[in-house]
Amino acid sequence: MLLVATYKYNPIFPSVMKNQLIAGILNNIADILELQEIQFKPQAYRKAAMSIASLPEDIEDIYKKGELENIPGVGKHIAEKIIEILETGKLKYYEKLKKQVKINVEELNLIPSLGPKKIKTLYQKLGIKDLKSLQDAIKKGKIKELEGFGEKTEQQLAENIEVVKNRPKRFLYAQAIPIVNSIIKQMEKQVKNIEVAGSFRRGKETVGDLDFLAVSADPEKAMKAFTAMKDVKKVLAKGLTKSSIILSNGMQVDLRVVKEKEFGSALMYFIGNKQHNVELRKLALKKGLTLSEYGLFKLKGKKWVAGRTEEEIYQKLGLDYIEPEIRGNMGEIEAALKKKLPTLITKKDVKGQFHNHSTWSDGDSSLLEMAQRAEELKMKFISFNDHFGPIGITNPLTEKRLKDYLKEIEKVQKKVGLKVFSGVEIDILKDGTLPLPASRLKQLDVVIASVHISTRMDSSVMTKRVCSALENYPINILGHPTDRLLNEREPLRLNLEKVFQTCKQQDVFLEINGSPRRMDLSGENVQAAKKNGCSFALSSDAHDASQLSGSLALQLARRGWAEKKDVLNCWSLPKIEKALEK
DNA sequence: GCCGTTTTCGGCCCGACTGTTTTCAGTCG
Repeated sequence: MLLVATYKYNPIFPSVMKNQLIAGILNNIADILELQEIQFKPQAYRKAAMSIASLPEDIEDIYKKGELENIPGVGKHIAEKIIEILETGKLKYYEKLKKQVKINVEELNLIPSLGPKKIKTLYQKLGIKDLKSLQDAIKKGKIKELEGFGEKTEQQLAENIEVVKNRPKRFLYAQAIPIVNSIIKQMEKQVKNIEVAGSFRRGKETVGDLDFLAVSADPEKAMKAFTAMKDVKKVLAKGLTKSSIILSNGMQVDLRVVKEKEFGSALMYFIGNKQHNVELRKLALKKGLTLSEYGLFKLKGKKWVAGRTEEEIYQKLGLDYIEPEIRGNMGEIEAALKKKLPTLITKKDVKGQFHNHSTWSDGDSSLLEMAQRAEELKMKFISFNDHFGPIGITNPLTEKRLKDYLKEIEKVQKKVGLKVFSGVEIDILKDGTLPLPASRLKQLDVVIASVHISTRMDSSVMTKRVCSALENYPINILGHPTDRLLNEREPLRLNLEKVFQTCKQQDVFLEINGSPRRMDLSGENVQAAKKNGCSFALSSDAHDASQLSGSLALQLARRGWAEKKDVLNCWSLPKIEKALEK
């Protein structure tokens, strides 16, 4: 699990969600305080940073509401610092700390095997303060002469600098799927049981590394097989219970081998997230128990209490079972204590997918091919929403072609056994109008409205644009609400809270776009929208029949605590049809 | 610096792997 991310300020979108920027500064402060060997404060800063990084809401809006101290881990002093950053763009305390240490901790901390203690020694003995001076010292062979350092440490540092330089961004969830499958296939005959854990198991939109857990009577054999898999570029660590490798694509993969009796507690530990685990361990202590990856034990005498399965551990802690997708210290532990956890939707609840493109606009499969594939996948409905609007490259429908398109959909309906909804994905223009009048839109089953052009407006203008469209047209679904592309494009500058409220008022479903590049809304956004009383429509945004089964919308809905009642795709067909009437 | 079924002070999660040591410190997850 990658637990501490370093965030870079993106100058192209200076007003977009300052959350990552602030989380980054707080993490850097924690790094410096650790270097100064100050106790406990670093943990406090890190906890606040983690909460802020995963906030669904723009921290600026929280500040405006005067609710900064409601964020877990943020108290009076950190709140004051956040306010200073928001109001002045700087933080005097942080600037002062940076001057004190004179070391580029941010840069050096990215290097694996280099922590605060070593950074400090390197600075004191050799005056190393950044990556460049570290590389110079390695070239001159000075590191290995230091006390507590040696030949291997020096060599390791040289290699790890290269690892950092070549490390790719976080991988898309969809990119990780084939890797996970390949590793399980290669390893399943070597061990008794293997499962994937980590952020992948939690269904996160992107994954930094992969974590696997296995049971084996012969750990040595298991680890040997693991480190000898195809595509292994570097072995970072190899022990009898824990090994780490880097694959040729730069992805780190960890494997932990445990005993059967420990499988549940280890799985829990390895699925995380970290903050969830920390809270569980604290809860255990309050109950006179201690929790680790080896099991749940009595504090006194260390008598074993539970550990075979996750379920029994949650039970002994007085909690309902918590699904991996919602383990993020986002209120799930409190809900589990009160028996108020949501019943998350499952694959069988999802009766079809909205938002599909065909050769009528920029898709690669015909309407019939798409519908037949949907039928093969046992869907009860499919919704066609080819582009309508001014983006030429999408081969958009025109008013004239729209008539023929609708006729063609009627023909397809007669050839297949599932319900076929007709509709468009229509552009929300710069001024908040749509390029078709309301009267025309009412003749369609499903109207999805999305922002595709003029995407760099200020938050207030963009919010007004989107809300104006929602208020003045018969829109069923707001398409990919933030318009982000993972690792590629920042979300729109948008007051999401206001958009959620408007959707609620206007009976507009928020799209959970399951396209692997979009995954929009995020799980955190879904949870926030649900708190505003919103409902959701799951979509594949498929441009090819083969993409129909690849929608990742379900896992986002689960991450966002969505239940059947919140998700249009889970309702009965008559109820869906009624809900789409405008 | 935060937080409260140990409540406004005094705690703050737990264990494996590596390298440099000869019993442990540092790092990581």
